[in-house]
Amino acid sequence: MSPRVVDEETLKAREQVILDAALDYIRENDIASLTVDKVVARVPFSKGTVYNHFCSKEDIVTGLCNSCVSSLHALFQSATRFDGNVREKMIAICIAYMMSAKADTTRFMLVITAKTSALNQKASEERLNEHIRLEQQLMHLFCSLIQKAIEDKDLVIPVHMSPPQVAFAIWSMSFGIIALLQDGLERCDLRRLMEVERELVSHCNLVMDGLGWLPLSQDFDWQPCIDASKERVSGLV
Amino acid sequence: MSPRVVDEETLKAREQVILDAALDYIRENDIASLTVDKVVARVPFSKGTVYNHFCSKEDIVTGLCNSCVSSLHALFQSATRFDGNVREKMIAICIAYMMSAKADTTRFMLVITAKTSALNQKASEERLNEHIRLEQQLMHLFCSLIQKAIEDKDLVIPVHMSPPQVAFAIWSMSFGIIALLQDGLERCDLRRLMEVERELVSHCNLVMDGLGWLPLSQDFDWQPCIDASKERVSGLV
DNA sequence: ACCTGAACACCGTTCAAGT
DNA sequence: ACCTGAACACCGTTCAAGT
Repeated sequence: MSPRVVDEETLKAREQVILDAALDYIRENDIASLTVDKVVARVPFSKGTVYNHFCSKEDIVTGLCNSCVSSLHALFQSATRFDGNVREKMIAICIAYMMSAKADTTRFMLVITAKTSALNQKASEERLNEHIRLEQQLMHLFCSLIQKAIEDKDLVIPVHMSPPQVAFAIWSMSFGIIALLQDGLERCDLRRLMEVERELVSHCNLVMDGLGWLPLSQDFDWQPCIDASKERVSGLV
Repeated sequence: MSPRVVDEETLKAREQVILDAALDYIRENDIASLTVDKVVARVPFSKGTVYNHFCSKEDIVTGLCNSCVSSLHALFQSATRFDGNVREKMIAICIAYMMSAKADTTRFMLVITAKTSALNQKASEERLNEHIRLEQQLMHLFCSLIQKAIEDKDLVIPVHMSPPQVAFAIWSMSFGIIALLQDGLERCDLRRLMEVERELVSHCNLVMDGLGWLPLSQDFDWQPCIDASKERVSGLV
């Protein structure tokens, strides 16, 4: 432990000020045109200090991504408290996912950005490890739900699949839908025909029906769960 | 039509030389460090000429993406000629997708890159329209297959879904798996547990089982189709 | 009509000087 | 011990001059 004049809390707070400034800029403009100078201009201290906290521009963006994944985890955790069967809880998570995406497109897209190699190559080791930790946390939440479904006798996973694989099936599918529908380009036929909300719920049901996860989509009225989740999340985000 | 001293073919060839140089650089290094100067250094003409062909660095990368999507379409088209039921043809496409990804990670990741807003914002209108056209072409190929499955009485799509939605379900799922497993970071638990090949086939089957697409995964031996497709594609890519 | 590359504006990163 | 911002190296893009 090295001696510090500036205490940990001030440091942590300043880091947040930098992240907030970067997020504000991206909201008002776009991520492509973000520069360190533009962050510095919105912050009450100098370039050198910003570089004391973040080793590169990409490190700042990765920091933002981590904050988004962390929020997502909190949101998903609260979704699992939906009072119903496990399949409903999973739907509740999907709804939370799409609601948060609708409420804040900027932060939603940031999570996708974290996956691009350009960022991975320039972010600090420390920040990348944090990203991995947060990713595992999210994965663990999914796996716990799947474990519970198995215990409740709602789900028998195929012999060739493990719980993480089932979790990954639902996660990657959601991620894919959002990645492909991320930009609101109206010129594109695909994006005119598809609607994130509808596709997300529908594909989530397809995968769970494919797994034979009870109750099957046609044997249950999911609308109350969907409506309640939308209601609940709209108060949170 | 404006009069030209340099004919169309020379122009087209030179465009390809620029794209090849950029791809070579990315292969040898990485996309994050690509600069126009580095492309110019690998090409027998000047910066100004490069800018005569591409309006920005991002335009060059989008050009590369388009070339990748175009190759993918050709590959998928050849996969649909697999001699079997439509569900097998769909599996054959998935196999072709994963094989091409394994054979050339660089080009595969480029397709994902095209979806990031940083590129969309700086590429030329012309190049983006081309991207949309190629995307539609790919979508159309999927939709034709689904139509054929319906005609063959193998598939009855749910009343709340359209053929493009079913096509999008399979496409976005594949895309999501590849996006999340794209970088070979061994540090990450998720990527240690998952294997693109296995997940892609397995999730593809989950979605199609969920749709009740005949024959269901447990009622048929898919291995011959998988093996034959791998064999066939390995000769192509 | 087309190509060239010097020139310009801007960006990420560093580090000597200051407090 | 920490902060500052001038300085540096580099990058994307343009455009006057040349052929």
